[in-house]
Amino acid sequence: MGRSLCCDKVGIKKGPWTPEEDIVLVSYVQKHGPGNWRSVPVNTGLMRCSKSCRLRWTNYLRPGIKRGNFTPHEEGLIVHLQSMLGNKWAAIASYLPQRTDNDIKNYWNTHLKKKISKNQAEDVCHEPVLRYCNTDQIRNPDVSTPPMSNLSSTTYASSAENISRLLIGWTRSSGNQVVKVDQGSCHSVFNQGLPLQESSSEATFCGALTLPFHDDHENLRLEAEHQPLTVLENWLLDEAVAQADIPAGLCLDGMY
DNA sequence: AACTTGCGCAACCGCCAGTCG
DNA sequence: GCGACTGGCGGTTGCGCAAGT
Repeated sequence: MGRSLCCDKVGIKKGPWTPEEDIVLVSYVQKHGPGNWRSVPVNTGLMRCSKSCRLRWTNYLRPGIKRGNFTPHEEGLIVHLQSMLGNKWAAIASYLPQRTDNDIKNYWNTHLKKKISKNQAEDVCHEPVLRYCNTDQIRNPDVSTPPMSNLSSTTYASSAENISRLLIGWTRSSGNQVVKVDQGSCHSVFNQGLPLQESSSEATFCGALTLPFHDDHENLRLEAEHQPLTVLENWLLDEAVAQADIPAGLCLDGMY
């Protein structure tokens, strides 16, 4: 008889994560850093197993995750790496730091596998999709990051309206203040129990996200092109933008 | 309009390796 | 050395949604 799995324990919640759970997890990781996942459910009260918390963080909430369509370059890179490494998704993901191994695995299984088998059937003499000489070239391709506007913002498990209600309700019912910052073209920020940090150039909200203060929106858009956001970050940013009546597509500094 | 099918993807499952007492 | 435990990984499942009939 094997030992029971952590997720088999009574009272452990399964299924899609709610925005409140995400906020709790993000706040905790921001405060304590990723790792020691066993302590996360204990210290946060989340009714999730440690494994589920880790997975949610690494595959979804971790800062810098790029979502949405894969570029032709990324696609070629995955094909090339898969042919060299096999189904070592974590290893492949290390060459695409903005993508998770889960995303790459899903993309391979749903798109590339079919595409490749089709191509092989049609023409076995095709040129390789990409030819890289070494890992440095793979890690530093001369391909620009696609603009933020191309990224999907609809991948959250719940609707934006529900998230909005839940998060705002959670914020206020927790007794924390909603802070509005008036500075230049500035932003509303939510303070979720962790100290709101403000400086002359930026404000941090939810203890996790940092909005830079800017006078011109063009610069923000330019920065945004190089700062992919998690879906939660995108939503929080949208919320801040909606409240402050400034254009969408701003950038957030990474957590670390 | 109602139903079916296929797709995309978040999340789960089970195994393995590493660590620690 | 051994067992318990944790984190990481790859395979798989199941749900929601869009497209097709």
